[in-house]
Amino acid sequence: MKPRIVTIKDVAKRAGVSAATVSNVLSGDKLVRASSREKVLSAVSELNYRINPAASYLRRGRSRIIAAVVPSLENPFFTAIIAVVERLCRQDGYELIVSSSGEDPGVEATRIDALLNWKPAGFIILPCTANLPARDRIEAAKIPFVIADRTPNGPPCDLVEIDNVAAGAAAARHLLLLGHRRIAVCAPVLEVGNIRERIAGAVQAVAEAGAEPPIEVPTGMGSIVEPLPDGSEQALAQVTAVLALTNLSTLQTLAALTRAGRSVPAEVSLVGFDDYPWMAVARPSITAVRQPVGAIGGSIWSRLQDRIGGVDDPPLHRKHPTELILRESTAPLSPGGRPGLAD
Amino acid sequence: MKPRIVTIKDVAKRAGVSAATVSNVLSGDKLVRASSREKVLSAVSELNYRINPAASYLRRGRSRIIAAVVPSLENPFFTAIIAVVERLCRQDGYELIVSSSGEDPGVEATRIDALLNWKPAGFIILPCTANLPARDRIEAAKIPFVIADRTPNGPPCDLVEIDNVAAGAAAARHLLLLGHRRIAVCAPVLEVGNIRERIAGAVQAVAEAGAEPPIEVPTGMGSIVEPLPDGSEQALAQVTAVLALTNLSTLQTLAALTRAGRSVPAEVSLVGFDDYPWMAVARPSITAVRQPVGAIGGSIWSRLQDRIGGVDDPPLHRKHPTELILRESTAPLSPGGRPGLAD
DNA sequence: GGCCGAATGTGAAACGATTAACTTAAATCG
DNA sequence: CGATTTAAGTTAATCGTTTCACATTCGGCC
Repeated sequence: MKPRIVTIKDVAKRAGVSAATVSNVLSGDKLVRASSREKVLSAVSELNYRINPAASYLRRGRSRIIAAVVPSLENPFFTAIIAVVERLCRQDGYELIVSSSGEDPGVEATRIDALLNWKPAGFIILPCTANLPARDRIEAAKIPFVIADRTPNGPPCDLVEIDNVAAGAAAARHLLLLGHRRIAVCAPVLEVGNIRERIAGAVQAVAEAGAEPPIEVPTGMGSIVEPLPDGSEQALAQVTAVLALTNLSTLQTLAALTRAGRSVPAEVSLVGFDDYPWMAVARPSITAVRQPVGAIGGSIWSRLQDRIGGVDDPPLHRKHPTELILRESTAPLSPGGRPGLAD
Repeated sequence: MKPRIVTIKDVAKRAGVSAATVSNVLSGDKLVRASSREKVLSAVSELNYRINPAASYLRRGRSRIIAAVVPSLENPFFTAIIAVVERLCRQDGYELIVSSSGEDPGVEATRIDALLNWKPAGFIILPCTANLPARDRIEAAKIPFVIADRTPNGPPCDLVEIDNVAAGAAAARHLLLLGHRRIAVCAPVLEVGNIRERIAGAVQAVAEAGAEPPIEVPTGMGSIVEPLPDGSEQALAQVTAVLALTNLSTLQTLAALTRAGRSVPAEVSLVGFDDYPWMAVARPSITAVRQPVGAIGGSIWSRLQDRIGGVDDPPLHRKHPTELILRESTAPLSPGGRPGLAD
């Protein structure tokens, strides 16, 4: 009647050994005579036995789950990383539980707490702010974790991100080389660690070129149809080039420029952040800073694996280089600096 | 030394009752005197007790996990649905495990098998083909499931999708109304249930208008920089309007048209599928069929909840209406049918 | 007073896998 | 050859929660 579950004892009976031996075969901990191993393995496949992960975890005290917490599942940058990591940890026999914090530190903490109950083998966290209040609880539970994309406060920990300073500098240098001197840098929120670094890179590059420092323009977390926050639209009106520092602000800036009737790249050059397919097909196609998502995901997983395996060296801070993809949205400063606003 | 875990017994001791009573308070199954309940609850919060989900599942035989399997985490349509569902099931105290099949039916089956070990409370599956080989195993395990986006073979089951026929028809009608008569419909792979329906809708609308049937153009699963499969580029060259039936093919078509030097909408009108922010800011902005992601996610969860709650009525087939967002990429057929190819 | 039925609780046996401690059988060595 | 080590298995306890089958208490009622 009820679909009786196949347990390790059924396998043991069928193979003519004890449950302990089956467990040893499956986990590979203790050595088992080849003949018994074979009997066990064939019993496993005949009965189509599948280990009960909950029982296993209950006894072992640690599960084969990887818990990931991301700020949002609607941001393709995050989901791209998750996609990579999911593939990797599946290959190594782990399940990935993904949770999103909705960019809310409170939710983030709650989520991490909930996931802690599962005693995951490891945590992957893309924090939504520099403040990671649940950090001490993860550390107290002695669960390995790797942080990515944003640097949390507190003592150093394993961290995977891009080289933000270099990314900002490279993009700025590209614009400077094209002759631009009045440059805006924009991001939804400017008071975020990685954004500050990208800005710092741009500031440095601009300073080296002897140009005036870039204007910092917040674009808010709003949807692209909403106007930018106070003063931001006006700020954008004063520059000949814009460096968008996140994928959201790339869209927001593009929308704002369109609304203002300023043509790209004739009147304003635009460098976007993150490289998505649409940027290649848009007219004009968008010059952009590409984050190496595959490499980032790879680093996250390999580091987490090391930690799970007991590696105990000092925290590693991995900075991946970015790549500037040149396309049509950036062009040499047109003579006269700022052409008429009329189309 | 070791961070001793707080168990139900600790709570019981502190509250001066038995573990069974604590369990009853927490699960709400049996009634408990108000005074004991309070003692238990305050003990719970004082000790910061968190139930061990694995032990709970082991005993109950079913977990509070929802398993979701999607074809890809790189497709924003899927992740958008996942984002909605994740929020909803979290609200109801479930954890979501997301797995992607990489558009591979074999992987899909393996994934479902692996997730079955967790005895999830429910399954949400966006199948990668009409063939869902693991279906019988889910049914055998008597785990409620809801399918979305694509219809699987076999007897009817709970299904949430959009009204594909109406979506195709509405988009086609829009193009017909603009005067277009030679229309292409394209999708990465044409032999997929929902795509066939979208095409059917378009075919029907075209027939009603007395125009020649649309050309069916496969765009392949390739990246947007690759040329389209054999013959597809040529097919596109013969029409004045294109109806892209997935978000990938929207990008592929746009890229192909750009490569061919055909301007949108002057020479070709384009209707895209799925509505993403970039479509609003692209030049020209893209007319597109919007799938109501929020509503789809809502339906999935509410149906799954019903099933988990034991509702046992006949399978429900929910078809959500789509919305055609009019933008710049579609324009009246220019006189002369097909203007010169030069820009 | 004795008995009954609610109303509340409790003890202890599961759930399925792992593992410490132990048994046996075989191999090794002086 | 006997003592001792080693290999290969087994038994039984354990993880934390739920739940079945029983207590216990209390009011009420004949």
